[in-house]
Amino acid sequence: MSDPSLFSGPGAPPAHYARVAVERSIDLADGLTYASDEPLAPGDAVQVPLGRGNTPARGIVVAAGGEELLAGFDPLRVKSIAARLPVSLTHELLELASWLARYYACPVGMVLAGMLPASVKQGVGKRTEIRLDLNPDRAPEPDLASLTPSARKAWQAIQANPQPFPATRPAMVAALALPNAGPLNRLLDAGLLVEIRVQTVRSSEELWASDDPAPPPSLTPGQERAVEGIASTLDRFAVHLLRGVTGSGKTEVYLRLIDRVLDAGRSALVLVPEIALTPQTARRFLDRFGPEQVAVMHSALAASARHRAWKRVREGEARVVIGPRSAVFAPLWRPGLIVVDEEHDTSFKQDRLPRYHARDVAIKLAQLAGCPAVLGSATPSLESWANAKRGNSTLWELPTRATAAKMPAVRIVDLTKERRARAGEQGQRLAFETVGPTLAQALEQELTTGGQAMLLLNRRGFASYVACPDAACGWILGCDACDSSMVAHRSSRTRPGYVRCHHCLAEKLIPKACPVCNKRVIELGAGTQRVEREIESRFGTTLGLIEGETFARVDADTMNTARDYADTLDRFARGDLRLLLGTQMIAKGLDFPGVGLVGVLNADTAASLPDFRASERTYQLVSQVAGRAGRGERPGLVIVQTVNPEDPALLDAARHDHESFARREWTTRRTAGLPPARRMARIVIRDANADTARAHADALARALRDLGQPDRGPNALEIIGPAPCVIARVVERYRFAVDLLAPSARTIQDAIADLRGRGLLKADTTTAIDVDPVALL
DNA sequence: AGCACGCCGACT
DNA sequence: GTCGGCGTGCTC
Repeated sequence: MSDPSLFSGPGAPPAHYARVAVERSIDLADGLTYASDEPLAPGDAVQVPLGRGNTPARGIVVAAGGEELLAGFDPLRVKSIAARLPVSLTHELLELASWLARYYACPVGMVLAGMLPASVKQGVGKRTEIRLDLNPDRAPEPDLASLTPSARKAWQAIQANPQPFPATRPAMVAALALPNAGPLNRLLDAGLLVEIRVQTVRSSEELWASDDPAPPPSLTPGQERAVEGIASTLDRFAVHLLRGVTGSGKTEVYLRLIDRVLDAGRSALVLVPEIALTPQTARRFLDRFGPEQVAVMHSALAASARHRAWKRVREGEARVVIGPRSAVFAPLWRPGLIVVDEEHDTSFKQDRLPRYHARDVAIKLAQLAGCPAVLGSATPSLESWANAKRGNSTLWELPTRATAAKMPAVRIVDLTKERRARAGEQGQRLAFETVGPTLAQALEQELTTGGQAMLLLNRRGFASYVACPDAACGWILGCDACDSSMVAHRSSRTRPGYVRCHHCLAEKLIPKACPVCNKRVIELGAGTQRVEREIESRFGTTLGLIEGETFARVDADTMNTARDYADTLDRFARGDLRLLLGTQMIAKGLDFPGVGLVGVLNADTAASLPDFRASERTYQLVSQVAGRAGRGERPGLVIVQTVNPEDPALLDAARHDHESFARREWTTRRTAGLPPARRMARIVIRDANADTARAHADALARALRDLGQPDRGPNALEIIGPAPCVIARVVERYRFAVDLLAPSARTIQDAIADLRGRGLLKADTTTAIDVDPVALL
């Protein structure tokens, strides 16, 4: 037992070394080795000199120790750590990071960089608060006579009410009803009080529970079974799939489980889709567990509030964390339960580096922490459904709504038939209408009897295309920088429109005439903006629908901030708004008892995408939006307009039959060898030059195929492509994709690791590696 | 990812 | 003759 400090006098070699994962795209799993004069621990955030210019770079210590860390490295090249930052990651997060780096083929430093919110790293809102406290060393019999009269009065007030200590000057002035801080300063001078400095994070945003929270409802038999079943695994890793129809009370199951986790002295994490984290959602957790125990990690939170929430979690003060995708990296103190609500939601997949899926990361985290993960959804992803069937997780069912409400009736309406019937009636070509007669009639019925309605259209803008009316010409207005058509928008009612590319956000004015044959252009396809205008002109007077007053359009163009969105939902909840027209933004998780009618204007937009999950998207979208109807006492009606009324995915959604949908879709995927029957990774090569992109993609595919040669057995790796991406050019870059498919994730991991290890593959600006991709565009 | 070092065109 | 284009390769 020798004390290392005895040997480390001036000039002695430093006793401590650390491996640091630097916030750069350096593809070294073990980090860079630095010397340190103080001992460090894995997880500590540090600042280190990097490169020839010794530019300061942030990093996280991944290993700490003595000289053994120098093995095989020139000691003269080792630099010293510049500073230690007042932040550290938990050991679970460190392990999680190294798993993420391997699984998603991303440098560890970048993974770790993404785990700490920027506000935490920069210390936004951090301040040293000066508080006053009773001086513990004060004289037992203070000389009160030497004090000014006001200070003496203040001291007497303190004796009578010593409760507020320690507190800031303004807080004490208020608590003791003093005119100002002068008397306190006198007491300080007299040695009766002392100043103490406390590090705090200031934040103006506070969360409040309801004034009068509803008592916890009693559980249905289904909820009871799920709670007891899942609770029996609270002491170990297990995955549970909670499949419950919309309104079946999945949240109550989470709340009951969290109660038990807190009782056991552990923490709980609840992940929700990006858009679902409305104040209403957060409030249920705040009401049940109290604002001091809950941390909301909202992406719209101000930087200081984010920092504060992170700190409260890190210090074990907040034991219930609720947030979107990125909250999976919250520094939980002793995780005891991880919940992923609406687990099928695609916003859990991050589309930039690291390209992780929060649901899958959550399961890995549960495994590392030795606690259960609960995946909840009315329409589970085929991946999660297949895992339950394989026995990797336990399925719990909530087949009925928790309240007396019945599931809504769903009517599928054939758009082609409706148009033909109306054309026959009027004997001529009709004006473009997106609300068909069946839906129009239902809307009138609903609104005149005091109900509310929601209309869903999965397209923003005014018109989907600007085109030449002559089919023989076939000109469509496209983006100059991308291989995609531009979407027409209207800036105001009177001004002419402009078009925007939804990929690169370029804009231009709509030309009057076709540049090829000079005919006057037409605008095809409807977006929410056009429907808004149609509703005003058709129902403005008859049903009193006026945009902004009695109905609102909810899409990415009108909802600029989270505040806009929350305000609009509040107005709808109060009944000021009678109708919401919107994109997917209104399809998810909203609970408004007054909504009797939901209309899907065009169920085919998702189905027409060139993606093997198109059918699953259609099923989920229609089921989810249908779940918004009839949550109160009145029965709900859902009208789905489509040109494919026989589509089995729609029929399953209409019957609320997930099992039927999943079985059929599984057969299709298995036959085609697609996920989840096999695992997949996609590598996309981008380059300004199409030939260069193609050549790089070819070389990559060849290297991958060479790997695949030795194993032609059941674990064989199949390489597909390269093929141009569906949108072959985005922002002036040509894109080619190489797909990897294999029966096990391991086979794909090994192939990627092999190429990465030989320097043939790395994630950078020209190469995107997407493991378990969810969108193939 | 940054950032420095490298080898080829239009300027004082 | 030099300033500077961004191609390539390294970072303890």
